[in-house]
Parts: sequence; structure tokens; C-alpha cells
Amino acid sequence: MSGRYGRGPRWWDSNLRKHSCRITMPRQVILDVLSNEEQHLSAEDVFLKVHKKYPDIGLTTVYRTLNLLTQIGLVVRFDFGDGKARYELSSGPEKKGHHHHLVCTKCNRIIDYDDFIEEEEKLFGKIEKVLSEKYDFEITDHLVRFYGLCEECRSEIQESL
Amino acid sequence: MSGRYGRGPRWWDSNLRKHSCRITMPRQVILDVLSNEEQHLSAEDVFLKVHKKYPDIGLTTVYRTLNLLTQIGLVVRFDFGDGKARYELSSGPEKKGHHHHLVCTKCNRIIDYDDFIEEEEKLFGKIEKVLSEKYDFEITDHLVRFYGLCEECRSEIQESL
DNA sequence: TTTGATAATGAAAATCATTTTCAATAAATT
DNA sequence: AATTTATTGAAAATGATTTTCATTATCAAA
Ligand SMILES: [Mn+2]
Ligand SMILES: [Mn+2]
Ligand SMILES: [Zn+2]
Ligand SMILES: [Zn+2]
Repeated sequence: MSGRYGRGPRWWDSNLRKHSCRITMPRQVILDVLSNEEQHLSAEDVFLKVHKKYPDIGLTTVYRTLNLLTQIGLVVRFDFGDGKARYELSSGPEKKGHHHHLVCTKCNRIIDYDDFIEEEEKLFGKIEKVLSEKYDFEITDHLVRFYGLCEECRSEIQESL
Repeated sequence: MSGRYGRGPRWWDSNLRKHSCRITMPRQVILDVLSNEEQHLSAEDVFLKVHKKYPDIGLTTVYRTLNLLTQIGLVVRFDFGDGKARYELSSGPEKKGHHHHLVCTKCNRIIDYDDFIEEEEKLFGKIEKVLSEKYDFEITDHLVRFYGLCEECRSEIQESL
């Protein structure tokens, strides 16, 4: 783990500095992986991808870094119910907009969707207002998710009949 | 673990039989706990309550039973993000109606609410229809949840300022 | 009611994702 | 370059849940 990380400064450097976190090689590499590759990676997924190019970066550091990035808000952590947390970049140039998820209960495939977000937000705005008064509860976030069977899993079930 | 379980047959006996599960003492006791006590119990919570009256029932059996009851639909399992699964009776006489949750991110308190369920369902019905076509995904269930700070936790924060 | 097949149980060990510990190392500031 | 201290990696620890396996209890059949 010596030398500086290749390419120039990144858009997230300021975020790190803002929280007085050092800009280290493992952090850069992990953020690069998160911003280039597909979403919803587990810690081990991240580790594996990182490991190919930088075999000296350990799994422990991946966990620590994902926790840090989640805390400072650069990354969002999800629990889809398969026993491992999943992570997704939350902001920046390559950011995906506000979206929710379809989760296949058979193969754990995750599908992002951003349809109806407007309508959802509108209803939730109203709900949040009423609930926070009624239950004296300050709402800061919400979770909407649909579970079911993806196309592949449905056809597998068909075949087995 | 000898002798039969005290009181007469229970409403859930038929559910168990339907799935060709034996009606055992541990299962009766665990179901009794779930139907009498407060909701959102962890496996260990259930074990502790069971243990007071029936010290011979093991934690392993509690886990196994909760899994079974979840599979046959008598119990619903939740992951609120504190590392342990929580369980709630899903049907029967003492059933709570369809409801969603407010989750305190500081103390993990869970508040049930059933306001706006109608409106939610109406919107979700529409969303589900469109999404299942667009993404070729058969939706079987949904999850709505609000995160935030409960009253107690807000006042604690106030005090510490 | 007794019997027999086998599903269910409990204790201990195993899993598995994640966290902690701690000595070594690297990033920022001077 | 020297100093300070946050960060790192390996190994061990943790903690919830599952698996294993020998023993026991349930239930249908005789
Ligand atoms: Mn997503
Ligand atoms: Mn509830
Ligand atoms: Zn699937
Ligand atoms: Zn709280």
C-alpha cells in the first residue's frame, strides 16, 4: 500500500476533507469501484473487485471504508434480507436519482425503479406530516420496496411443473 | 419436556395440521407467548419469556419454531436493522390488522401505525400493476416504513445541548 | 392402549457477516 | 525531512442464526 493513487483529484475528495478524513489509496480505490461498477454491491463484492487490481487492500478496510462512507453520506447501505448489507453510491456526478427497489425473493435480484416517485413523495409528504404529529415522531427517511418474483425465477418455476 | 400442554386446543392447531406439523408443547408455548405479549419480539425475547415458565425449551427450538411459523404464515418476520430479526403474529383472533411501522434510528423503538393504509394500498395497487408489467416482475408483497427519532430520543438530544 | 415410524427437540459445535484489537504504516502539517 | 496521528491489515473476537446428531415425544395404526 505505497505511493499515491493514480488519477487526479476526485469529486469526492472535498466530501472526505469536509469530514477531516484522509484521502487514502484504499478509499479512492473503493470509491472508484462504487462509481464505475454496478449497484448494490456487498462488502465482499467490493473487496473482490478491489482485490483484482489492489491485492494488498484487505477486507477489513473495505468494511471500515464502507461504514465511513455511509456515515458521511457518500454511500447508502441497504438490507435486502439475504444476510449481507449492500451498498450504493448516493451522490456525485454519476449519481442515480431517488429510486426504490423491486426485490426477487427467490434469487435476490434487485431492480431499481423510479416510476411514480413523484406520486409516492406526494403521498408520503402528507403521511409524514400527520404521523409525526400523531406519534410525536420526527421522520427523517422512508423506505418503500416491493417483493416478488423476477422473470427468470418465474420461468424456472414454470419449467419445474 | 413431557406431558401435554395445559389448556385445550388452540385456533392455530388447524394451521399446523394443515401443514402436517406436529402439535408439540414448545410450539404451543411459543405461540402462546406471541399471542399474549407485545409485538416485535426477537428470538431471544421469545426464548426469555418462554424460559420463565418452561426452562427446558431451548433457544434452538425457538429459532426453529419461529422459522416454521414464518414459513406457514402464522408469523411475520421483520428486519428493522438492529441485527436481530423480529417476529409478530400475523393472523388469528388476536390479529392486528394490516399496519406499517415507524422505526427510531436511535433506540430502535417500533411504533405500529395503520393510518393512511387505505390510501397507501390504493396508490400501491396502481404502482404494482404498472411495475409488474414494465419489469416483468410478479409483485407479491410490499414494505413501507418510516425512520426517524421518537419523542424520548429527541428530548435526550435536546438535553445534551 | 400399546406399538412403531419418524418428526421434533436440546446441547454443542459450526457458520458467516461484521467488528475489534493492536502493532506497523502512511497522510497531512510543520 | 520530521512529527503527529489517522489509517491499515492480519488475526482474533463477536453475535445471531443454523447445523449436527443422539435422544425423546407425537400420532396414526394395530
Ligand atoms: Mn438501487
Ligand atoms: Mn407491527
Ligand atoms: Zn429472481
Ligand atoms: Zn428512540
